[in-house]
Amino acid sequence: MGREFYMEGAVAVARKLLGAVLVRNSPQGTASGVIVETEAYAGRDDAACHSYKRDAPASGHRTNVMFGPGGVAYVYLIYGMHCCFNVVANLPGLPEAVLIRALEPKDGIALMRERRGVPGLKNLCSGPGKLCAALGITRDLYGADLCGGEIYIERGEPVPDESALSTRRINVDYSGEASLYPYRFVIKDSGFLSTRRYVA
DNA sequence: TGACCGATGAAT
DNA sequence: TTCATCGGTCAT
Repeated sequence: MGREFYMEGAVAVARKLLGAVLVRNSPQGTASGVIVETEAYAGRDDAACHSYKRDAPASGHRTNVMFGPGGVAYVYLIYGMHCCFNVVANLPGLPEAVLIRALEPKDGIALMRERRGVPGLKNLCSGPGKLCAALGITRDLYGADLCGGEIYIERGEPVPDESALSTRRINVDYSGEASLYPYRFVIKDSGFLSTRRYVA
């Protein structure tokens, strides 16, 4: 996917990413999956977003990469043990991102099972931490260009509106009213989602 | 320098 | 529903 794909708001990018294919190339091999669940984090005005009310790129701050151009990876560590993979969206100065929450495994399934240590398929990439483990995504990929070779996103089958659904986001209750925004996008009938919580 | 806590996952 | 686990963040 070209750079221009990422140069609009996180909400639009989150919706557009449904059905696209996240590909990860590493020395151990290639692993990929169809994106079936995303969440938009809409910058300075979104109380759930890591860049909420953040003015300028504070040097050394984990959100720095969000202030640059879209189409790069924002990877961070959560709960001291899991990585989360985000796609930076929008133009420089508009710090927005899309969290990739679940994939339908496609290529490299044996490699993903090995990395995760589980035999199944439905539970292989059904959560933000799980898919990072399955694809071998660590903070080494912080700031990685998604138009490069290590990790990138391919156009997939378009997902029509009748197959998509938006819901409130998962585990952002601390953000008050923002926790109610319909910024989570899922492929309605996918069997590979992280959870069915809040699904209408 | 230190206290607090989380865009989770797995077990119970 | 509980808890493991620890780096990032921000207040001193």
